[in-house]
Amino acid sequence: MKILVADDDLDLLGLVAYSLSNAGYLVVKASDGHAALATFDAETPDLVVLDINMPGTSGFDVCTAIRARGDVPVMMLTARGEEQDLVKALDLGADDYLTKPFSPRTLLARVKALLRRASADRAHAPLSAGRVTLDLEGYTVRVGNGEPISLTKLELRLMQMLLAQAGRAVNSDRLLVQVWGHRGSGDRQLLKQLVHRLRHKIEANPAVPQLLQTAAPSGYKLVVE
Amino acid sequence: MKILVADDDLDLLGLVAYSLSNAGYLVVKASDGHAALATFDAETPDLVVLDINMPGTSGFDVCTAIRARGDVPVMMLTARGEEQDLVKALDLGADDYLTKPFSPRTLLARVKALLRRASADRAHAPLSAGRVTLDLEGYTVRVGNGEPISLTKLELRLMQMLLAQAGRAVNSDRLLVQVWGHRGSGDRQLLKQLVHRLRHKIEANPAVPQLLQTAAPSGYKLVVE
DNA sequence: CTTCGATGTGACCAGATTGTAACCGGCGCC
DNA sequence: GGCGCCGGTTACAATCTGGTCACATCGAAG
Repeated sequence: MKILVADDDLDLLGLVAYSLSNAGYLVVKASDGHAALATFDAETPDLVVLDINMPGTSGFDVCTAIRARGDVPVMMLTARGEEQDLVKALDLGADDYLTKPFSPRTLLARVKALLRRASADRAHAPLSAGRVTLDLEGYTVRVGNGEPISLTKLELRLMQMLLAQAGRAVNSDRLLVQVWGHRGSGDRQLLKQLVHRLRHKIEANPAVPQLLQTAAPSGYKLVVE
Repeated sequence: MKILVADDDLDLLGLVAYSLSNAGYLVVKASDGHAALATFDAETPDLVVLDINMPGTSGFDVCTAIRARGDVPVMMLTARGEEQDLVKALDLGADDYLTKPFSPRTLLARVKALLRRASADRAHAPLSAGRVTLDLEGYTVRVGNGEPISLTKLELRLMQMLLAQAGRAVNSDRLLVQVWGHRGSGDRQLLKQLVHRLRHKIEANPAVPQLLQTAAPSGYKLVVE
């Protein structure tokens, strides 16, 4: 599990990072909002701990941007008594918050709860639908009773996103953001290629896709069963 | 949205219930743990607000029981400074907690956040009026019991605008701005074409439109019966 | 360093979608 | 009638989009 911690207070940043890595999490740090976003895109963490009060790009801005990219859980850190901030943070889509000062133990419990909830959500959207089964750890798909087909990282991500909405069309822009992060936004060629490559792996006849179908206009869908 | 509130402190129960129903939620109340569980089963609420300290069946027990039944979001209420309780509650699968005393506004914000998270990908409600149904994501219309007809982006936009005012005439200039933005403003030919193309898709006899009718002196309307 | 798979980038084609222009016919009006 | 306005229609051009190919780049493994 990878956790991104962003705080401009280096003492606190260090403390939080220490507590978390001590508990077995992989921690990446950022000391301002801009760096936090860059690191987020580069590292794709499973959870983000975010201080609200940061110079430049504030925690609010970072939270908004992260929400636009997906549903990674976000925990906000705030000074005591800033109830306005809390309300705003939660409205922006933060999942939880902690009021400073807080004990490492509380932090760990909340982080654990958030991660469990996130993984429960993921389990809620099962990794198989109809005759398509995705093995996230083995990087493979199985279609019907066929042999498992090994996928690359990006192919797996794409399948995962499509599978989560199996049968329904998913917008290209959304796929771009979900698979590549904000970098890919707007670049349809990336998606075009990935779909092409994926079809050659999983379709009996890639020219007439049965599974990974194009959904006019500007989207794809996974047809299961 | 239905919310179950369980608390043995009747004042607080009333206050919470009042705040929530004031915000438009449907509230069901329970004043002890046992009643909470019974009500939960009877009412199948979308969210549960649960006081930890209740005589008999405690909030912990209720939470555990609810978790066994499904993944309805649970918010726990606890007295200040009972950090042990928090940790335990979150470990039992509670999704969030509030420390008493709390302001109604905070409560609302947190409830809102939980509900949003829970229903992140619900709300696929297709837009419909009379015998016309528009599927915004699938880019299709259905007229009566006919086959879904696939639409292009602009056609969908136009249908959406007309459907929103179903039965009433909509001014051409307004449609132009709504479909094309300010670029299209003033260019009647654009709209003329689009209407023409749309009629050929959805009308049995495009020369005698039954659905997408011309409305004098300068507009169109969708007749849905 | 070389090799290889994975990924990014640019180019091209075909078909769908959309924009533009021209023409037709009805209508009210002077 | 002649005129202009309006909406409908036809035809065609411009643009967009997705599929495909070829090749560049990158990073890990050998």
